[in-house]
Amino acid sequence: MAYNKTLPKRSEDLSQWYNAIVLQAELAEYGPAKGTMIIRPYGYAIWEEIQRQLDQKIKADGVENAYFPLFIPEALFNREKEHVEGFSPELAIVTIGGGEELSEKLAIRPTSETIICESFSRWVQSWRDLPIKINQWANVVRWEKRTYMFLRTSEFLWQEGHTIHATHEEAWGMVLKAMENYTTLYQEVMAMPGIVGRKSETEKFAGADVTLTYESLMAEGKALQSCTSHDLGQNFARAFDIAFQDRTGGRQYVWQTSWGLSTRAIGGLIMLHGDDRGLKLPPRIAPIQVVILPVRNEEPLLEFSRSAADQLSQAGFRVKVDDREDESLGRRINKWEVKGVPIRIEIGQREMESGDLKAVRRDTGEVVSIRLGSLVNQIQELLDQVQNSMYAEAERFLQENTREANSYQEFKDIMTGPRGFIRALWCEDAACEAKIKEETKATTRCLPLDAPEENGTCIGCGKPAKHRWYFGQAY
RNA sequence: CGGGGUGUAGCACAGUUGGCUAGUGCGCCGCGUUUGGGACGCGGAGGUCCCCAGUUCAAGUCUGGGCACCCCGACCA
Repeated sequence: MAYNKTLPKRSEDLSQWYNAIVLQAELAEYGPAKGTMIIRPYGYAIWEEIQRQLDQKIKADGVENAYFPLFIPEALFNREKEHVEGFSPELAIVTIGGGEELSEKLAIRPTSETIICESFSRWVQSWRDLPIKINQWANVVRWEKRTYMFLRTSEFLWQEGHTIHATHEEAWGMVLKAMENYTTLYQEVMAMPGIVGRKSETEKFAGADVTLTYESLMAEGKALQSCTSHDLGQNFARAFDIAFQDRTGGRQYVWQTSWGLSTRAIGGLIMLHGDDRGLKLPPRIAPIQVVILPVRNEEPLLEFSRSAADQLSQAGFRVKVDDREDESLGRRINKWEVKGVPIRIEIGQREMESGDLKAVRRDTGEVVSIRLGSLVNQIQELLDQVQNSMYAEAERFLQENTREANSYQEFKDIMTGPRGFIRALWCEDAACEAKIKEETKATTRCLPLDAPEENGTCIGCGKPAKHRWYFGQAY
């Protein structure tokens, strides 16, 4: 177990801190090929927790899990025009198999719309077959120029939902429901507040009519697109001929959605929480929620510690007793602080005799006295407090770093200063958006769904503008 | 794809005008003493010096070529 004594200060250099913490907390390490990462057990446990909780919500909506192939025949991939144009720059293609040049090249999926559509077109005949709601947990590959652990790797893990419906109204309901599930996961489990809204024409998914996004704000004021949910309209349905006969015997194309959340979520989680000492994991996502440290490696302390741990794990908590005898208490405390375990309990002679345990919150450092007799209840309460206060803290940060700009100068000043989210009127013209990006690095992040209509002028070009969009510098 | 940087033990690195058996710290293994905020002593294991070619009596060190990864920008979940 190698722990460096020094960690770059998060308060001074977030990016260096981020890289170091991913390695030191044993979340992941660099893979041998460019842009790849090895997700280590502690990091993968976070992903499994995301999977477990999100999978439940997805299934509760009547979506079924399935698995589609990694390889997509190039011709199939090329069917939907906008989709191809959007993805071809980052496509990896297999040209040789078994030592021979392939007559039909194989795209490695950057997302699975095309190959799933191919199945959908065969699965649907009648209105009775609809809706079809499929989800898959899979890896995808996007050949990124610039990569970053968890936040942008050439191969990443995700969940992608794909559904087809008889009406647009029903499909739109699915788009909203998927985003609602993500929002719940981010806010209630991962303690990551964010803004839900729709993407601009240039920022939306290649092949979608409408893209909804969950945008969260990282500590240095950059925005992270944390997941998306797309209304695909009938674009793929037409390209792949996914049609059905309705009740009156007419032939209609289906209405389609897709939505995904990736291991990028873990990157956001790391970025958003944490301090100079290391990671801070919200209790509901933490692989280990409580770590118990016997002060000395001797009986009856160990026995006592294990029985406290048993009580907690029987009550459903994720607990670990760290009784490594070759590591001093100080070293073990430090190790678990780096790994971001929400609560640690130190048990020594004093605690054993008095029955008063000492619990320390990772988020605030606050020491809380816990009576052995009410261990389970008090730990539950404490974990809830940590969860809530981590969310509140992040929410406060988001609010404090969301500013309104009413002139272009004001907008530029914010971008050269603290950054963060900027709310500003925008004309929704792509050329204007490009100009703003060029001049300030800020792109449109989203337009909240409930944004009221206003009568004003665009921040960038002065033309009439109806809505106040969120802007920010993207990751 | 542009700019910069780095490849030497698991990790971080040092290695002089080319020179003898390639080093230091951390980590790792063994034994002992330790353990209330990053313990210590003694003993030990561990090397394709990124790869290929060249110069030389001699290359970790010099030359040429290649590869890989990291960081900073443009593109992206």
